[in-house]
Amino acid sequence: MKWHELGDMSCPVARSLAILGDRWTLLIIRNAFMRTRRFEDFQKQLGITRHLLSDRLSRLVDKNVLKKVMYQDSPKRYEYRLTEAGLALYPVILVLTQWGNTWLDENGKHPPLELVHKPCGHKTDSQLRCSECGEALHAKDMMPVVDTAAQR
Amino acid sequence: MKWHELGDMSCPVARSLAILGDRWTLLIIRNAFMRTRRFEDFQKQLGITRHLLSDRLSRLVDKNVLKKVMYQDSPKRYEYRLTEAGLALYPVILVLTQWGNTWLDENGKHPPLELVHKPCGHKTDSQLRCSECGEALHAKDMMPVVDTAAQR
DNA sequence: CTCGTAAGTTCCTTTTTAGAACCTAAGGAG
DNA sequence: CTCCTTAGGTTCTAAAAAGGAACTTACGAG
Repeated sequence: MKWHELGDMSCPVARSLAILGDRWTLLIIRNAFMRTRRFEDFQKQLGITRHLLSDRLSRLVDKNVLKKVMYQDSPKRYEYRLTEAGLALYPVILVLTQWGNTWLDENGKHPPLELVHKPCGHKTDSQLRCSECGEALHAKDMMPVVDTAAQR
Repeated sequence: MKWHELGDMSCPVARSLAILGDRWTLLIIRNAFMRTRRFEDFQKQLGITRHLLSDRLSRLVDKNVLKKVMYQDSPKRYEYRLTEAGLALYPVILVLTQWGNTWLDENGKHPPLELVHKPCGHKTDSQLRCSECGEALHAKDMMPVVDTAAQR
């Protein structure tokens, strides 16, 4: 199977990965959440080649994850900002942060990146909870159902 | 920057993506959560080339996300199962599912994949909540802190 | 006129991936 | 015994993607 064919699969994970599933895209989005907006800044911070950065940013704009916003008229300059769909990726960044903190520090050489939840002032470990009953969600408790009735 | 160098970065997202950030790895893990365990089954279900599947499975075993378990003695046959670290990736799969359902159905042609939370019996939209105060987490409320004191 | 800046684009090399064929070890049918 | 099947890979070649460095364009400052 070729990669671009994944975007049409019925599995939402496959569709998500058709956009996000490469070496750089989620790092670009991580930096976007840290308020990086300009081509040069992404390039310097990530060490990505200019070629690839250009390609990935274009794709993210095309897929409505980022939008180009003009910030200077002459010469015209644009910066990249997260759209609503892009902002909705925050949980992805957060769960990857927590997984990396928890499981990828074999030598204990990386200080954990803690996240303070400003409204309550505490260091937080995010938890995925059921929107209906509020309990923490675990793989074994979940049953997938294809909701054909909801298809428009 | 070369890809393998990412594994040593202090950012936990970069370390996570050094393992998970390619076209196939998270799809392999998605299928592992759907109880796929054998080489042939992964290959048929994903349409991945055998070469790449072999490479990715080896890497996941090496990184302690999957483990090889012998299920037949003669000839020796092994299957791949999620380790504790692998099971801890469920939130990643879940948030990618929800993002794909919500944002990647431009033509309304994909029926959403609903998830029923068996303990409460309802279709659920998972929410990320603060472990300390229980409120839903949003990017703008989070402040990263490098906890050097916790470094061993 | 030259320098600097932002946002790319071009060119060439190296690395990965795709796709198909081949290998190995054991078990069973004829 | 010989042939076929199964599971789990490995090998080969061609195509695609990524890396790295230099070049472009459009302006403004000195």
